[in-house]
Amino acid sequence: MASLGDLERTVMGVLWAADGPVAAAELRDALADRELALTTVHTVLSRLEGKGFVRHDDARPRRFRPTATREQHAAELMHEVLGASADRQAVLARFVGGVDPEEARLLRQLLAES
Amino acid sequence: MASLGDLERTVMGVLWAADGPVAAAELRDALADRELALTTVHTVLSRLEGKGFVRHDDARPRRFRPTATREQHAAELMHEVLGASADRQAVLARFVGGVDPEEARLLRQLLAES
DNA sequence: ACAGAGTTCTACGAGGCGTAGAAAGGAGGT
DNA sequence: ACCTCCTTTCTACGCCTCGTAGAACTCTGT
Repeated sequence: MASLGDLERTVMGVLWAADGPVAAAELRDALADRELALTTVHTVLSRLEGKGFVRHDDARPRRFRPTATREQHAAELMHEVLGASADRQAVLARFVGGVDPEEARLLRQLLAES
Repeated sequence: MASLGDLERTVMGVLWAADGPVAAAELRDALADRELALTTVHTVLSRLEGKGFVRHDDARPRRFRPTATREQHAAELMHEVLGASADRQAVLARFVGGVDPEEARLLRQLLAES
């Protein structure tokens, strides 16, 4: 899977936090602390689009939205890491060994339901 | 966490597959298909060392070994992804939703034991 | 048709990574 | 002790990604 640079990740953060499609200018404003030129935002958005992380509609100020939720993305990453291992069982064992009790309980619950 | 390039990952693959420390020349031979110069292998090993992925002893042909097992590394990565999420529960839910039945059983078992 | 905003194209500099030559270091033989 | 050969370290270069943005082009409303 394509990985993200720093600004790219930040932009995804904003898009994921938003509850609807976001225009480039809104993004620039959301990242006002970085004082980005609007074209910079556009470049980053294009690259994210190329990597399949965002799509845009064809309304006139284009509106951008993530192609997956943050949670989908994270879960996919986890599966990817797991899938890349030869010994998936050992990885799962280690993974489970490291979750805190709270999450262990949640996991048990989730697994019981399915 | 530092991420790995292509050759770096390949080298880690060899080191993880080996069951003891490995000398640079052995690595070059293990990757004979890439026809690497020995110095190239050394460069990569240095970088991996800088990133904390390998250590070497001070025997005369230096011998290199990973600082963590492949499984430790993978599990750490998974935790890292999980930890970076705002809504860990949602990520776990999605993650569990995507594991195949075989692994779900294993997970249940692992969680029951703890 | 024109102005102003939005969008795409093009580009550059920094840093990471694959790659390896050149230089330095050490170990064994004579 | 010296030479030779293998090993290790230093230095470097080209490519690619990413942050950054100017320049050029395209709409849309008036």
